[in-house]
Amino acid sequence: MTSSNRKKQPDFTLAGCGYSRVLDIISNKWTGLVIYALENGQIRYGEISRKVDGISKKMLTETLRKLERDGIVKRHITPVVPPIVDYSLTALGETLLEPMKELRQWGRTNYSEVEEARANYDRTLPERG
Amino acid sequence: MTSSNRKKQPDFTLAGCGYSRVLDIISNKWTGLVIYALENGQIRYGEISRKVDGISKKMLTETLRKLERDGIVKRHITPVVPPIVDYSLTALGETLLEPMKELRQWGRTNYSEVEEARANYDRTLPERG
DNA sequence: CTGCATCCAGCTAGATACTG
DNA sequence: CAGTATCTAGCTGGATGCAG
Repeated sequence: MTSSNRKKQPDFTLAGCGYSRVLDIISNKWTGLVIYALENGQIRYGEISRKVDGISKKMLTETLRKLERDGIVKRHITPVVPPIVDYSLTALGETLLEPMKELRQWGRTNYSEVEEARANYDRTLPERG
Repeated sequence: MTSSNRKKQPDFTLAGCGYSRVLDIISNKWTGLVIYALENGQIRYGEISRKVDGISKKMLTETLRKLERDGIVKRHITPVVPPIVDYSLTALGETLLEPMKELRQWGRTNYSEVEEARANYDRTLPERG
């Protein structure tokens, strides 16, 4: 029971909603960031680790494994000592990158507005009730 | 300390990545589904509850509050007894809906391929190490 | 360098019961 | 109808140490 334990299916697979499927793939804390780290092509484990600042080895490995299992990421090992391991997006992964880029762009464009909304909401909170 | 408790910032706000901002908004279990429930315009609390099957009242309310605070969702109360409360997307929410729709579409289009990849990965797992 | 195992604090969300 | 409150099991991810 090490890495072979099969993650239980999350139960938010609402009928017919592709979004839940996508969430199942990209919603955890680091996955999106890791995918972005791969957007410019093949990159080494250590490089990703540096690019996705703050991620632990545990989470990086887990995230990469999951994405590999999902067919989003390819893993290539050069069997030297010490080993060289490169990761890159698969063709499927590339297609996923597109809508994710738009989401990122939305964040860049609209985050200040969200922040304003939050500040405003917090200011006027007492009026609710 | 009811709804006024300020959620602590998640620490995955990696510099300059709009995606982390978006995740901060939509990555939790139900948020995306709730937003989709609003995609056809004004809808009542109970309607959302039925549309997003499986969501508890607690999570629905929390999700709605958060989205309201983020400026994504508008809340409209008709003060009758029993009360009528409608929710709808704000203009900002509508702009967010677009990239989310593409993500959903990606899921619809590619989920079978992901499933295949998973099955295949699980079959060939022993070869790793 | 790349990656796995273990331990654990904290958050998430489900169940349940109560209110205006 | 539309919430609010509480209690808690279980998952998530961080820290640390070991290994090929």
